[in-house]
Amino acid sequence: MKQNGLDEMPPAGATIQEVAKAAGVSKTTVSHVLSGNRPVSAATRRRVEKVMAELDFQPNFFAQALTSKRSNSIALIVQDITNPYYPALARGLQLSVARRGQAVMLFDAGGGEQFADTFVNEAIQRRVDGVVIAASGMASGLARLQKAGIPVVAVGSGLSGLSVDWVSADDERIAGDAVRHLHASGRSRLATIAGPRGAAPGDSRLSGFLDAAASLGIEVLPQHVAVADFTRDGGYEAMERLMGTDSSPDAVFCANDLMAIGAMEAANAAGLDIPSAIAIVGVDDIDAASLVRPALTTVHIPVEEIGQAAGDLLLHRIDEGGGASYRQVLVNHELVVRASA
Amino acid sequence: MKQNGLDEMPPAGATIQEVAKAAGVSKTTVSHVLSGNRPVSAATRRRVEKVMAELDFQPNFFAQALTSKRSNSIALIVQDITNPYYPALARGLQLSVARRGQAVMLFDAGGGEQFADTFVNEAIQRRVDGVVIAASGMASGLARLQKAGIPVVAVGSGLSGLSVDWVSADDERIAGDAVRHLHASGRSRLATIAGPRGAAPGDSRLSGFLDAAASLGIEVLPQHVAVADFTRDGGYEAMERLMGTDSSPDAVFCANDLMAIGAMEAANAAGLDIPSAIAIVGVDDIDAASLVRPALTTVHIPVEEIGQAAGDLLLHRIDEGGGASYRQVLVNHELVVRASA
DNA sequence: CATCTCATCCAAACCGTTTTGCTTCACACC
DNA sequence: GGTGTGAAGCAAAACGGTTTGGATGAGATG
Repeated sequence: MKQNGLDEMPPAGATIQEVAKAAGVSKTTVSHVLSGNRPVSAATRRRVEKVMAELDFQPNFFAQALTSKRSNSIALIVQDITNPYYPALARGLQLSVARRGQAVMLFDAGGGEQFADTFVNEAIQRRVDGVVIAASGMASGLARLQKAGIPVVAVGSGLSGLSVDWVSADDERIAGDAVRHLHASGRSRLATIAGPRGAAPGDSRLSGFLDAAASLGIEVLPQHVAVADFTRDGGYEAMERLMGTDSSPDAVFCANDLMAIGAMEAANAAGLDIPSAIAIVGVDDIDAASLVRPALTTVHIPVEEIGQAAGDLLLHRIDEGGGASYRQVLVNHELVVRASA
Repeated sequence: MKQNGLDEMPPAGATIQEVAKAAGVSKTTVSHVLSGNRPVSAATRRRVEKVMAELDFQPNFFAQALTSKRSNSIALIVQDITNPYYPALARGLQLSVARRGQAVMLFDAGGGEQFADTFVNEAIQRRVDGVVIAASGMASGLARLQKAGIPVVAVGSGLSGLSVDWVSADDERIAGDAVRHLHASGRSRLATIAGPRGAAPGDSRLSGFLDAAASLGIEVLPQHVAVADFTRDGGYEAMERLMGTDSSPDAVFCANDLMAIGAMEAANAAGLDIPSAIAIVGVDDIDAASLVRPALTTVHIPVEEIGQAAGDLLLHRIDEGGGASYRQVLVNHELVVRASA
C-alpha cells in the first residue's frame, strides 16, 4: 500500500472546506479571503490565512476554472518549433503573458500542415483563454476559434484582410529593402526563393520582391521565382533549380535564413562563389546567419518583440473583449549587411 | 450589444444536460455514451450521438478534470528555449505524449536559474499530470513535485543518485570519446570549457573529460578548465581566458556546440587557425555545427529521441504509478568528425 | 405463475470552487 | 425603546461533468 517511504500519507491537498472547518468559519468566508470579493474582518482573515499556510492549501485549479470559466492558459500554435524563429516567438509571448498568470501551451505542427487544425480543436476543447497562431494555413482555424468565442491573435503577414488582431513584420518592405540593397550593389538578374504560396510570410515577401524589382526597372524572369518550404533542405533544392535555368541569376533573395543557408550550400556545391558569382540575402537574422561563411546578409526581425506584442494584444482582447475593431502591429526590421551580398 | 455581425448568439457550448433533454434521456446516459463506462442500447446511443453532433457538444474540460483529477496536460520546464537543444526536446516530447491526449505546457526559464522553482509551483497549482524538467538546479523542484505526488522525469545527467526517472545522454562517455579522438589526432595539451558547476550535463562532461585524459596519461592543467553558461557568448569569453594562460592548449573540448562556436569565434579573433593551431570539439550537433567554418566536429545527441523517451517514461509513471523503482534511459551518441578537430 | 437475471436507464450525490441572497448583531439615531 | 444601517458571516445554489445504487420491464427458468 505504501508507495513512498517518506510520508505516511499522500498530502492530497487541503480543500477550502477543510480550511473552513479548521479556522472555524464557513467556506464562503474562506473564499472571500481568497478572492477579496467581499470584506472579511482583519482578525478572521488572519486566522484563515494562518490555517491556509499550515495546511499548505492550494485552491483547486479545475474547480476555479469551472466556475470562473477561465483556464489562465493560452495556446501557441507554431509551424515548426525547431525553426529558430519560433522559440524566440515563444519566449516573447511567455514574457508578456506570464505576468498575468497565463501559462503557454505549446502546439508544434512539426512542419506539417494538417495538424494546425487539430490543434485548434484541442485549444477549443481545453477552453484556453486565447490562442496565438503562427502557422501556415491558419485561416480556417481562425474562423473556428472566433466562432467559439476564443480570442485569437495571428502572427505573420497576409492577414490584412482578415478580421483578427495580428502582428507581423512588414514583409513587403523587407523584401523591398533587400532588393534595393542588391540593386545598389550592382546586381540585376534577381531571383527569389519564396515560401509556400498562400501561406503567411511567403506571399508578402514575394510580392514585395516583385514590386520592388519592377519599380527599379528590373525584369524578373518567371523561372527565377522558386518556391520552397522554409527549411534548409528546401532552400538547397530550390537553389539547384534556380541554377539549372539557362540564364542564371546573380542574386537571390530568400524568404528566410534557413532557406538562404541551404541556398548557400547549393551554390558552394556547384562551385559558385558567394558573393562574387552570386549574392544571397535571407530574412530573420537567426543565430546561424552570422555563423555561416560567408556570413549571411539578412534582414533582422525582432522576433521576441513580435511574441510580446502578440501577448499584449491577446491579453487586451481577453480583458476588454474589444469587439470588432481589430488591431495590428508592424514591428521594425533592419537590413544587416554582412558578407553574402 | 451585438459583437460579431455573423451569428446572432454566442454558441456558448451545449452542456450534457441540454443534450440529455434534447435526446430525451438522462444526463447519466449521455455520460455513459461518452465514456463507455456502462452499456447503452444501440438505438439510444445513436440518438444521443446524433444530438451531440447537432448541438456541437464538447464536454467541458474543467468539469471533467474536476472529477477525474486529471488535466491531460504535462509541463515542460526548460532552461532556455532559444538554445536549439530544447525545441528538439519539446518536439520529441510532444510526439510521445500527444498520442495520449496530453498537451504540453511550456515553461522557459529564459536562461535564468531562479525561475525554475516558480515554474514548479505553477505546475503544481495547475495540477498537471506530470512534468519533464530539463533545467539546471532542478533538485529542489524535483523534491517538491514528488511530495505533491506529481510524476516527474528529469532530463540530463548527474541524476543517478536521485530517486527519479530520468533520461540522458551518456555524458561521461561523450566527453571520453571526444578526448580519445583529440588524443588520437595527436593533441596533448587539452583544455575544456565546461558548463556551470553543479548543473546537469556540465559536471558529467567535465568529469568524463578529466577521467579520459587521466587514463590516457594526459595531464590537464588546472587553468585549462574554464566554466561558462552554455551560451555562445559564454564560450567566447571562456576561450579568451583559456588563450590567455601561459601554456596555451592545442585542443579544447566544449560541453556544448553553442559554446564551441563561441570558442571558435574567439580563436578566429585571436588569429589562431582551427584546427591546425587549435582543435575544437563540441557536443549536441545542432544545425549550426555544420554551418560554421571550419565545420564543427561534435558529438551528435539524438535530442528528439530523448524527448520521446522522457514522454514515454512519464506516461508510464502516470499510468502505472511505478512506486519507488526508478527507470533511467541512456541514449546513444555518436562522434561526428568534421573539420574543426 | 412466481421468481431470477439481465439489460437499460434514471435520480442523486459528489468533485471543489464562486456567488448570491439572508441572517445576525452591534451601534447610532430619534 | 423602537428603528435604520452597515459589517460580518453563513447556507445554498450554481458550474458541468462522473459515479453509484436503484428501479423498471422483458425474457428465461423452475
